[in-house]
Amino acid sequence: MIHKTNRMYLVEQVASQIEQLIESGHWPVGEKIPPEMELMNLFDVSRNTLREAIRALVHAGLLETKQGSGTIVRSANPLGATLKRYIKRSALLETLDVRLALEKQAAQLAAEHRTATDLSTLEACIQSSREAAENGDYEQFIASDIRFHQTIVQASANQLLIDLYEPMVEIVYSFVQDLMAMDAPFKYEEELHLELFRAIRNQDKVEAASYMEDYMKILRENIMKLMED
Amino acid sequence: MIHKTNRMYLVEQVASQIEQLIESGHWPVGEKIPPEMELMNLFDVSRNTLREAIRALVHAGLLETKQGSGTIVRSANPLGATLKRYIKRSALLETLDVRLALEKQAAQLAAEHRTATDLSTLEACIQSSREAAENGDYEQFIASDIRFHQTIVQASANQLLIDLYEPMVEIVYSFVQDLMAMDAPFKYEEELHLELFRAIRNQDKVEAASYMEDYMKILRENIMKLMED
DNA sequence: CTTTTAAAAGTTGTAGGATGATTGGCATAT
DNA sequence: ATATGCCAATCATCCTACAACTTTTAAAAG
Repeated sequence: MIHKTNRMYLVEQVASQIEQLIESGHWPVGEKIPPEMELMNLFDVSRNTLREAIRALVHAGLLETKQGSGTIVRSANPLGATLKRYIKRSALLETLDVRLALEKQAAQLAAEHRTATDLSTLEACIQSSREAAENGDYEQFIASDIRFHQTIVQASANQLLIDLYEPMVEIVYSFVQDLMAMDAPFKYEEELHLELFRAIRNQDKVEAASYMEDYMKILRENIMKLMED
Repeated sequence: MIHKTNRMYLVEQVASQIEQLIESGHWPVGEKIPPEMELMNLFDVSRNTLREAIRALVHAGLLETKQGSGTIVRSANPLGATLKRYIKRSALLETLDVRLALEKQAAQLAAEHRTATDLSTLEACIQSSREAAENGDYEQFIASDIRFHQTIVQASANQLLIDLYEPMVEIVYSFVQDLMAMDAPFKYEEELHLELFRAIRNQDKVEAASYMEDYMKILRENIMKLMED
Protein backbone atom coordinates (compact mmCIF):
# COMPACT_ATOMS: atom_id res chain seq x y z
CA MET A 1 0.00 0.00 0.00
CA ILE A 2 1.54 3.23 -1.16
CA HIS A 3 0.62 6.25 0.84
CA LYS A 4 -0.85 9.10 -1.09
CA THR A 5 1.79 11.80 -1.02
CA ASN A 6 0.04 13.90 1.56
CA ARG A 7 1.62 17.04 0.28
CA MET A 8 1.84 19.82 2.79
CA TYR A 9 1.27 23.13 1.06
CA LEU A 10 3.49 26.06 1.89
CA VAL A 11 0.71 28.00 3.58
CA GLU A 12 0.00 25.14 5.97
CA GLN A 13 3.68 24.68 6.72
CA VAL A 14 4.13 28.34 7.53
CA ALA A 15 0.94 28.49 9.60
CA SER A 16 1.89 25.50 11.71
CA GLN A 17 5.40 26.84 12.23
CA ILE A 18 4.01 30.14 13.44
CA GLU A 19 1.55 28.29 15.64
CA GLN A 20 4.46 26.41 17.14
CA LEU A 21 6.35 29.63 17.81
CA ILE A 22 3.34 31.03 19.64
CA GLU A 23 2.52 27.97 21.70
CA SER A 24 6.13 27.44 22.67
CA GLY A 25 6.28 30.99 23.93
CA HIS A 26 9.00 32.15 21.56
CA TRP A 27 6.52 34.79 20.47
CA PRO A 28 4.88 35.78 23.76
CA VAL A 29 1.27 36.84 24.05
CA GLY A 30 0.85 40.59 23.70
CA GLU A 31 4.12 41.13 21.85
CA LYS A 32 4.56 42.15 18.25
CA ILE A 33 5.78 39.59 15.76
CA PRO A 34 8.24 40.57 13.01
CA PRO A 35 6.80 42.47 10.02
CA GLU A 36 5.77 40.67 6.88
CA MET A 37 8.99 41.50 5.05
CA GLU A 38 11.13 39.75 7.65
CA LEU A 39 8.82 36.76 7.86
CA MET A 40 8.91 36.40 4.08
CA ASN A 41 12.67 36.02 4.28
CA LEU A 42 12.53 33.87 7.41
CA PHE A 43 10.21 31.29 5.87
CA ASP A 44 11.37 31.94 2.30
CA VAL A 45 7.88 32.35 0.87
CA SER A 46 6.11 35.06 -1.06
CA ARG A 47 4.03 37.72 0.56
CA ASN A 48 0.77 36.09 -0.53
CA THR A 49 1.65 32.78 1.03
CA LEU A 50 2.77 34.37 4.26
CA ARG A 51 -0.31 36.53 4.49
CA GLU A 52 -2.64 33.58 3.95
CA ALA A 53 -0.95 31.78 6.81
CA ILE A 54 -1.21 34.80 9.09
CA ARG A 55 -4.82 35.37 8.10
CA ALA A 56 -5.68 31.82 9.08
CA LEU A 57 -4.23 32.36 12.53
CA VAL A 58 -5.92 35.73 12.88
CA HIS A 59 -9.25 34.08 12.15
CA ALA A 60 -8.44 31.40 14.71
CA GLY A 61 -7.82 34.09 17.30
CA LEU A 62 -4.10 33.52 17.79
CA LEU A 63 -2.97 36.74 16.09
CA GLU A 64 -4.31 40.22 15.63
CA THR A 65 -3.21 42.55 12.85
CA LYS A 66 -3.37 46.31 13.00
CA GLN A 67 -2.84 48.19 9.80
CA GLY A 68 0.05 50.58 10.01
CA SER A 69 1.21 49.21 13.33
CA GLY A 70 1.95 45.53 13.10
CA THR A 71 0.78 42.09 14.17
CA ILE A 72 0.59 40.98 17.80
CA VAL A 73 0.05 37.63 19.49
CA ARG A 74 -3.44 37.64 20.92
CA SER A 75 -3.63 34.23 22.54
CA ALA A 76 -1.68 31.01 22.76
CA ASN A 77 -4.81 28.89 23.05
CA PRO A 78 -6.39 28.03 19.69
CA LEU A 79 -9.60 26.87 21.37
CA GLY A 80 -10.48 30.07 23.21
CA ALA A 81 -11.48 32.38 20.39
CA THR A 82 -13.50 29.82 18.44
CA LEU A 83 -15.34 28.62 21.51
CA LYS A 84 -16.12 32.11 22.66
CA ARG A 85 -17.64 33.10 19.35
CA TYR A 86 -19.68 29.94 19.39
CA ILE A 87 -20.92 30.28 22.93
CA LYS A 88 -21.87 33.87 22.36
CA ARG A 89 -24.39 32.73 19.78
CA SER A 90 -25.75 29.93 21.94
CA ALA A 91 -28.76 30.27 24.20
CA LEU A 92 -27.77 31.39 27.69
CA LEU A 93 -29.72 28.62 29.37
CA GLU A 94 -27.98 26.00 27.23
CA THR A 95 -24.65 27.48 28.16
CA LEU A 96 -25.60 27.33 31.81
CA ASP A 97 -26.41 23.63 31.55
CA VAL A 98 -23.04 22.93 29.99
CA ARG A 99 -21.30 25.03 32.57
CA LEU A 100 -23.07 23.05 35.28
CA ALA A 101 -21.86 19.82 33.70
CA LEU A 102 -18.26 20.98 33.55
CA GLU A 103 -18.12 22.62 36.93
CA LYS A 104 -19.78 19.72 38.72
CA GLN A 105 -17.15 17.41 37.34
CA ALA A 106 -14.51 19.98 38.22
CA ALA A 107 -15.72 20.10 41.80
CA GLN A 108 -15.38 16.35 42.11
CA LEU A 109 -11.91 16.33 40.60
CA ALA A 110 -10.92 19.32 42.71
CA ALA A 111 -11.97 17.42 45.82
CA GLU A 112 -9.44 14.80 44.77
CA HIS A 113 -6.54 16.93 43.67
CA ARG A 114 -6.86 20.25 45.52
CA THR A 115 -3.63 21.63 46.94
CA ALA A 116 -3.08 23.83 49.96
CA THR A 117 -2.68 26.80 47.65
CA ASP A 118 -6.04 26.10 46.04
CA LEU A 119 -7.73 26.00 49.42
CA SER A 120 -6.29 29.30 50.62
CA THR A 121 -7.22 30.96 47.34
CA LEU A 122 -10.78 29.71 47.69
CA GLU A 123 -11.01 31.06 51.23
CA ALA A 124 -9.70 34.44 50.13
CA CYS A 125 -12.31 34.57 47.36
CA ILE A 126 -15.13 33.85 49.76
CA GLN A 127 -13.88 36.57 52.08
CA SER A 128 -13.61 39.03 49.22
CA SER A 129 -17.07 38.17 47.92
CA ARG A 130 -18.61 38.73 51.33
CA GLU A 131 -17.00 42.13 51.69
CA ALA A 132 -18.08 43.16 48.21
CA ALA A 133 -21.65 42.05 48.89
CA GLU A 134 -21.73 44.05 52.12
CA ASN A 135 -20.44 47.15 50.38
CA GLY A 136 -22.69 46.68 47.37
CA ASP A 137 -19.66 46.65 45.09
CA TYR A 138 -20.85 44.84 41.97
CA GLU A 139 -17.57 44.71 40.17
CA GLN A 140 -15.52 43.34 43.00
CA PHE A 141 -18.28 40.88 43.83
CA ILE A 142 -18.39 39.48 40.32
CA ALA A 143 -14.61 39.44 40.02
CA SER A 144 -14.05 37.47 43.19
CA ASP A 145 -16.94 35.13 42.46
CA ILE A 146 -15.43 34.36 39.06
CA ARG A 147 -12.08 33.73 40.68
CA PHE A 148 -13.65 31.33 43.16
CA HIS A 149 -15.16 29.19 40.45
CA GLN A 150 -12.11 29.41 38.23
CA THR A 151 -9.96 28.22 41.11
CA ILE A 152 -12.13 25.16 41.51
CA VAL A 153 -11.80 24.34 37.84
CA GLN A 154 -8.06 24.95 37.93
CA ALA A 155 -7.81 22.64 40.94
CA SER A 156 -9.32 19.85 38.87
CA ALA A 157 -5.93 19.60 37.17
CA ASN A 158 -7.66 18.73 33.89
CA GLN A 159 -6.35 21.02 31.18
CA LEU A 160 -9.08 20.22 28.68
CA LEU A 161 -11.73 20.97 31.28
CA ILE A 162 -10.01 24.24 32.13
CA ASP A 163 -9.79 25.34 28.50
CA LEU A 164 -13.44 24.54 27.84
CA TYR A 165 -14.64 26.23 30.99
CA GLU A 166 -12.74 29.48 30.62
CA PRO A 167 -14.59 31.02 27.65
CA MET A 168 -17.90 29.76 28.98
CA VAL A 169 -17.69 31.53 32.29
CA GLU A 170 -16.57 34.71 30.54
CA ILE A 171 -19.72 34.80 28.47
CA VAL A 172 -22.02 33.94 31.34
CA TYR A 173 -20.64 36.68 33.53
CA SER A 174 -20.72 39.25 30.76
CA PHE A 175 -24.44 38.55 30.56
CA VAL A 176 -24.76 38.77 34.31
CA GLN A 177 -22.87 42.03 34.35
CA ASP A 178 -25.16 43.52 31.72
CA LEU A 179 -28.18 42.50 33.75
CA MET A 180 -26.79 43.73 37.05
CA ALA A 181 -25.98 47.10 35.55
CA MET A 182 -29.71 47.74 35.72
CA ASP A 183 -29.48 48.06 39.45
CA ALA A 184 -30.90 44.65 40.24
CA PRO A 185 -30.67 43.38 43.81
CA PHE A 186 -28.24 40.55 44.45
CA LYS A 187 -27.46 38.30 47.35
CA TYR A 188 -24.32 36.36 48.08
CA GLU A 189 -24.96 32.72 48.84
CA GLU A 190 -22.18 32.61 51.37
CA GLU A 191 -23.28 29.51 53.25
CA LEU A 192 -23.46 27.53 50.01
CA HIS A 193 -19.99 28.63 48.97
CA LEU A 194 -18.64 27.75 52.39
CA GLU A 195 -20.20 24.30 52.29
CA LEU A 196 -18.74 23.77 48.83
CA PHE A 197 -15.35 24.87 50.07
CA ARG A 198 -15.52 22.52 53.05
CA ALA A 199 -16.49 19.59 50.86
CA ILE A 200 -13.50 20.20 48.60
CA ARG A 201 -11.21 20.64 51.58
CA ASN A 202 -12.48 17.38 53.11
CA GLN A 203 -12.13 15.67 49.73
CA ASP A 204 -15.78 14.69 49.74
CA LYS A 205 -16.62 14.28 46.04
CA VAL A 206 -20.30 13.56 46.48
CA GLU A 207 -20.95 16.56 48.71
CA ALA A 208 -18.93 18.84 46.45
CA ALA A 209 -20.97 17.85 43.41
CA SER A 210 -24.19 18.24 45.33
CA TYR A 211 -23.44 21.75 46.57
CA MET A 212 -22.30 22.77 43.13
CA GLU A 213 -25.59 21.63 41.71
CA ASP A 214 -27.48 23.59 44.33
CA TYR A 215 -25.50 26.70 43.53
CA MET A 216 -26.10 26.38 39.81
CA LYS A 217 -29.81 25.93 40.42
CA ILE A 218 -29.92 29.18 42.37
CA LEU A 219 -27.81 30.99 39.77
CA ARG A 220 -30.11 29.78 37.06
CA GLU A 221 -33.19 30.99 38.91
CA ASN A 222 -31.62 34.37 39.54
CA ILE A 223 -30.67 34.80 35.91
CA MET A 224 -34.12 33.80 34.74
CA LYS A 225 -35.64 36.28 37.14
CA LEU A 226 -33.37 39.03 35.84
CA MET A 227 -34.09 38.11 32.22
CA GLU A 228 -37.81 38.73 32.63
CA ASP A 229 -37.21 42.46 32.25
CA MET B 1 -18.20 58.05 24.81
CA ILE B 2 -17.19 57.73 21.20
CA HIS B 3 -17.00 54.21 19.85
CA LYS B 4 -13.84 53.20 18.10
CA THR B 5 -14.66 52.88 14.43
CA ASN B 6 -14.52 49.11 14.33
CA ARG B 7 -13.66 48.91 10.66
CA MET B 8 -14.41 45.57 9.10
CA TYR B 9 -11.75 44.64 6.58
CA LEU B 10 -12.72 43.09 3.28
CA VAL B 11 -11.24 39.72 4.14
CA GLU B 12 -13.32 39.45 7.30
CA GLN B 13 -16.45 40.55 5.46
CA VAL B 14 -15.96 37.94 2.78
CA ALA B 15 -15.08 35.23 5.29
CA SER B 16 -18.15 35.87 7.38
CA GLN B 17 -20.37 35.94 4.30
CA ILE B 18 -19.00 32.59 3.18
CA GLU B 19 -19.45 31.25 6.69
CA GLN B 20 -23.05 32.35 6.54
CA LEU B 21 -23.60 30.62 3.22
CA ILE B 22 -22.23 27.40 4.67
CA GLU B 23 -24.12 27.48 7.95
CA SER B 24 -27.37 28.39 6.26
CA GLY B 25 -26.99 25.39 3.99
CA HIS B 26 -26.88 27.35 0.74
CA TRP B 27 -23.56 25.65 0.17
CA PRO B 28 -24.23 22.12 1.43
CA VAL B 29 -21.58 19.99 3.11
CA GLY B 30 -19.71 17.83 0.64
CA GLU B 31 -20.50 19.99 -2.37
CA LYS B 32 -18.13 22.12 -4.37
CA ILE B 33 -18.29 25.87 -4.01
CA PRO B 34 -17.87 28.11 -7.06
CA PRO B 35 -14.31 28.60 -8.32
CA GLU B 36 -12.25 31.58 -7.26
CA MET B 37 -12.96 33.50 -10.45
CA GLU B 38 -16.70 33.46 -9.84
CA LEU B 39 -16.35 34.30 -6.18
CA MET B 40 -14.12 37.25 -7.04
CA ASN B 41 -16.95 38.65 -9.13
CA LEU B 42 -19.61 37.67 -6.61
CA PHE B 43 -17.96 39.49 -3.71
CA ASP B 44 -16.24 42.06 -5.92
CA VAL B 45 -12.80 41.57 -4.37
CA SER B 46 -9.39 40.67 -5.70
CA ARG B 47 -8.10 37.14 -5.80
CA ASN B 48 -5.73 37.73 -2.87
CA THR B 49 -8.49 39.00 -0.62
CA LEU B 50 -10.77 36.14 -1.56
CA ARG B 51 -8.07 33.57 -1.04
CA GLU B 52 -7.21 34.90 2.40
CA ALA B 53 -10.84 34.56 3.40
CA ILE B 54 -11.03 31.04 2.04
CA ARG B 55 -7.75 30.09 3.68
CA ALA B 56 -9.06 31.22 7.06
CA LEU B 57 -12.08 28.96 6.69
CA VAL B 58 -9.93 26.07 5.48
CA HIS B 59 -7.83 26.40 8.61
CA ALA B 60 -10.99 26.48 10.70
CA GLY B 61 -12.10 23.23 9.10
CA LEU B 62 -15.12 24.57 7.24
CA LEU B 63 -13.62 24.23 3.75
CA GLU B 64 -11.16 21.98 2.02
CA THR B 65 -9.26 22.95 -1.11
CA LYS B 66 -7.86 20.57 -3.67
CA GLN B 67 -5.46 21.98 -6.19
CA GLY B 68 -6.68 21.51 -9.73
CA SER B 69 -10.09 20.32 -8.62
CA GLY B 70 -11.84 22.89 -6.49
CA THR B 71 -12.98 23.72 -2.99
CA ILE B 72 -15.59 21.73 -1.11
CA VAL B 73 -17.52 22.34 2.09
CA ARG B 74 -16.09 20.08 4.75
CA SER B 75 -18.27 20.92 7.72
CA ALA B 76 -20.94 23.39 8.73
CA ASN B 77 -19.83 23.43 12.36
CA PRO B 78 -16.91 25.79 13.05
CA LEU B 79 -16.33 24.21 16.44
CA GLY B 80 -15.82 20.65 15.26
CA ALA B 81 -12.48 20.86 13.54
CA THR B 82 -10.79 23.05 16.14
CA LEU B 83 -12.06 20.96 19.02
CA LYS B 84 -11.02 17.73 17.37
CA ARG B 85 -7.48 18.89 16.82
CA TYR B 86 -7.34 20.05 20.40
CA ILE B 87 -8.78 16.92 21.93
CA LYS B 88 -6.44 14.77 19.89
CA ARG B 89 -3.53 16.32 21.71
CA SER B 90 -5.12 16.02 25.14
CA ALA B 91 -4.59 13.12 27.49
CA LEU B 92 -7.13 10.38 26.92
CA LEU B 93 -8.03 10.16 30.59
CA GLU B 94 -8.69 13.90 30.73
CA THR B 95 -10.91 13.58 27.71
CA LEU B 96 -12.80 10.78 29.38
CA ASP B 97 -13.48 12.91 32.45
CA VAL B 98 -14.87 15.70 30.29
CA ARG B 99 -16.94 13.24 28.33
CA LEU B 100 -18.34 11.90 31.58
CA ALA B 101 -19.26 15.42 32.64
CA LEU B 102 -21.06 16.17 29.39
CA GLU B 103 -22.80 12.85 29.01
CA LYS B 104 -24.00 12.74 32.60
CA GLN B 105 -25.63 16.09 32.11
CA ALA B 106 -26.98 14.90 28.77
CA ALA B 107 -28.55 11.87 30.42
CA GLN B 108 -30.37 14.08 32.90
CA LEU B 109 -31.60 16.44 30.21
CA ALA B 110 -32.55 13.51 27.99
CA ALA B 111 -34.64 12.10 30.82
CA GLU B 112 -36.56 15.36 30.71
CA HIS B 113 -36.89 15.92 27.00
CA ARG B 114 -36.71 12.50 25.34
CA THR B 115 -39.23 11.87 22.58
CA ALA B 116 -40.80 8.62 21.45
CA THR B 117 -38.40 8.58 18.51
CA ASP B 118 -35.41 8.86 20.82
CA LEU B 119 -36.62 5.93 22.88
CA SER B 120 -37.12 3.64 19.92
CA THR B 121 -33.71 4.57 18.52
CA LEU B 122 -32.12 3.75 21.86
CA GLU B 123 -33.84 0.38 21.96
CA ALA B 124 -32.70 -0.41 18.46
CA CYS B 125 -29.11 0.45 19.40
CA ILE B 126 -29.16 -1.84 22.40
CA GLN B 127 -30.52 -4.64 20.25
CA SER B 128 -27.87 -4.06 17.60
CA SER B 129 -25.08 -3.91 20.17
CA ARG B 130 -26.15 -7.22 21.68
CA GLU B 131 -26.18 -8.94 18.31
CA ALA B 132 -22.79 -7.53 17.43
CA ALA B 133 -21.35 -8.66 20.75
CA GLU B 134 -22.71 -12.18 20.22
CA ASN B 135 -21.24 -12.36 16.73
CA GLY B 136 -17.95 -10.81 17.80
CA ASP B 137 -18.40 -8.09 15.22
CA TYR B 138 -16.20 -5.25 16.51
CA GLU B 139 -17.17 -2.68 13.95
CA GLN B 140 -20.89 -3.04 14.28
CA PHE B 141 -20.57 -3.16 18.04
CA ILE B 142 -18.67 0.09 18.21
CA ALA B 143 -20.92 1.75 15.64
CA SER B 144 -24.12 0.95 17.46
CA ASP B 145 -22.64 1.79 20.84
CA ILE B 146 -21.63 5.19 19.52
CA ARG B 147 -25.09 5.71 18.14
CA PHE B 148 -26.63 4.84 21.50
CA HIS B 149 -24.63 7.47 23.32
CA GLN B 150 -25.04 10.03 20.56
CA THR B 151 -28.79 9.55 20.71
CA ILE B 152 -28.79 10.33 24.41
CA VAL B 153 -26.86 13.51 23.82
CA GLN B 154 -29.12 14.48 20.92
CA ALA B 155 -32.13 13.88 23.15
CA SER B 156 -30.81 16.46 25.58
CA ALA B 157 -31.94 19.06 23.06
CA ASN B 158 -28.97 21.24 23.99
CA GLN B 159 -27.14 22.22 20.81
CA LEU B 160 -24.02 23.44 22.56
CA LEU B 161 -23.77 20.18 24.46
CA ILE B 162 -24.21 18.23 21.25
CA ASP B 163 -21.54 20.17 19.41
CA LEU B 164 -19.04 19.78 22.23
CA TYR B 165 -19.74 16.09 22.66
CA GLU B 166 -19.52 15.07 19.02
CA PRO B 167 -15.77 15.52 18.42
CA MET B 168 -14.99 14.13 21.83
CA VAL B 169 -16.68 10.82 21.29
CA GLU B 170 -15.06 10.52 17.88
CA ILE B 171 -11.61 10.74 19.37
CA VAL B 172 -12.35 8.39 22.24
CA TYR B 173 -13.70 5.72 19.96
CA SER B 174 -10.86 6.05 17.49
CA PHE B 175 -8.59 5.24 20.41
CA VAL B 176 -10.78 2.34 21.42
CA GLN B 177 -10.83 1.05 17.88
CA ASP B 178 -7.05 1.13 17.68
CA LEU B 179 -6.82 -0.80 20.91
CA MET B 180 -9.46 -3.35 19.98
CA ALA B 181 -7.74 -4.04 16.68
CA MET B 182 -5.21 -5.95 18.75
CA ASP B 183 -7.72 -8.67 19.33
CA ALA B 184 -8.61 -7.67 22.86
CA PRO B 185 -11.61 -9.31 24.50
CA PHE B 186 -14.66 -7.12 25.03
CA LYS B 187 -17.93 -7.49 26.83
CA TYR B 188 -21.17 -5.65 26.32
CA GLU B 189 -22.60 -4.19 29.48
CA GLU B 190 -26.13 -4.84 28.38
CA GLU B 191 -27.81 -4.68 31.75
CA LEU B 192 -26.28 -1.27 32.44
CA HIS B 193 -27.42 0.07 29.09
CA LEU B 194 -30.89 -1.26 29.70
CA GLU B 195 -31.12 0.33 33.12
CA LEU B 196 -29.93 3.60 31.65
CA PHE B 197 -32.54 3.33 28.92
CA ARG B 198 -35.29 2.61 31.44
CA ALA B 199 -34.29 5.57 33.60
CA ILE B 200 -34.48 7.90 30.60
CA ARG B 201 -37.79 6.39 29.53
CA ASN B 202 -39.21 6.84 33.04
CA GLN B 203 -37.80 10.38 33.14
CA ASP B 204 -35.82 9.60 36.27
CA LYS B 205 -32.96 12.12 36.17
CA VAL B 206 -31.14 10.88 39.24
CA GLU B 207 -31.10 7.25 38.15
CA ALA B 208 -30.03 8.19 34.63
CA ALA B 209 -27.07 10.16 35.90
CA SER B 210 -26.12 7.38 38.27
CA TYR B 211 -26.13 4.65 35.62
CA MET B 212 -24.19 6.86 33.26
CA GLU B 213 -21.54 7.34 35.90
CA ASP B 214 -21.34 3.59 36.46
CA TYR B 215 -20.93 3.01 32.75
CA MET B 216 -18.17 5.58 32.42
CA LYS B 217 -16.35 4.02 35.35
CA ILE B 218 -16.37 0.65 33.63
CA LEU B 219 -15.35 2.16 30.30
CA ARG B 220 -12.49 3.94 32.01
CA GLU B 221 -11.29 0.74 33.66
CA ASN B 222 -11.47 -1.16 30.39
CA ILE B 223 -9.52 1.48 28.54
CA MET B 224 -6.88 1.62 31.24
CA LYS B 225 -6.57 -2.16 31.11
CA LEU B 226 -6.14 -2.06 27.33
CA MET B 227 -3.62 0.73 27.54
CA GLU B 228 -1.27 -1.30 29.67
CA ASP B 229 -0.02 -3.10 26.55
C1' DC C 1 -17.43 1.02 -31.64
C1' DT C 2 -14.48 0.76 -27.57
C1' DT C 3 -10.31 1.71 -25.32
C1' DT C 4 -6.15 4.25 -24.83
C1' DT C 5 -3.60 8.23 -25.14
C1' DA C 6 -2.65 12.94 -25.57
C1' DA C 7 -3.94 17.58 -25.67
C1' DA C 8 -6.64 21.31 -23.72
C1' DA C 9 -9.21 23.69 -20.43
C1' DG C 10 -10.22 24.63 -15.72
C1' DT C 11 -8.78 25.31 -10.90
C1' DT C 12 -5.95 26.09 -7.01
C1' DG C 13 -0.93 27.23 -5.34
C1' DT C 14 2.91 30.43 -5.33
C1' DA C 15 5.51 34.45 -6.71
C1' DG C 16 6.42 39.35 -7.36
C1' DG C 17 5.25 44.08 -7.88
C1' DA C 18 2.42 48.23 -7.19
C1' DT C 19 -0.62 51.29 -4.73
C1' DG C 20 -3.75 52.76 -0.88
C1' DA C 21 -4.72 53.32 4.18
C1' DT C 22 -3.34 53.68 8.73
C1' DT C 23 -0.15 54.22 12.40
C1' DG C 24 3.88 55.99 14.89
C1' DG C 25 7.86 58.62 15.27
C1' DC C 26 10.70 62.51 13.94
C1' DA C 27 11.76 67.05 12.85
C1' DT C 28 10.30 71.52 12.48
C1' DA C 29 7.93 75.61 13.79
C1' DT C 30 5.31 78.14 17.12
C1' DA D 1 7.45 72.53 25.93
C1' DT D 2 3.80 71.90 22.81
C1' DA D 3 1.70 71.53 18.47
C1' DT D 4 1.97 70.75 13.68
C1' DG D 5 3.12 68.53 9.62
C1' DC D 6 6.09 65.37 7.17
C1' DC D 7 7.99 60.84 6.50
C1' DA D 8 8.89 56.07 7.19
C1' DA D 9 7.04 51.66 8.53
C1' DT D 10 3.41 48.44 8.19
C1' DC D 11 -0.63 46.15 6.88
C1' DA D 12 -4.72 45.99 3.17
C1' DT D 13 -5.93 45.42 -1.39
C1' DC D 14 -5.28 44.85 -6.21
C1' DC D 15 -3.04 43.11 -10.44
C1' DT D 16 -0.50 39.95 -13.48
C1' DA D 17 1.98 35.88 -14.35
C1' DC D 18 3.30 31.27 -14.03
C1' DA D 19 3.40 26.53 -11.82
C1' DA D 20 1.09 22.31 -10.30
C1' DC D 21 -2.62 19.50 -10.41
C1' DT D 22 -7.23 17.74 -11.99
C1' DT D 23 -10.91 17.08 -15.11
C1' DT D 24 -12.69 17.17 -19.56
C1' DT D 25 -12.30 16.75 -24.34
C1' DA D 26 -10.62 15.12 -28.51
C1' DA D 27 -7.83 12.43 -31.16
C1' DA D 28 -5.68 8.03 -32.10
C1' DA D 29 -5.24 3.13 -31.83
C1' DG D 30 -7.23 -1.34 -31.56
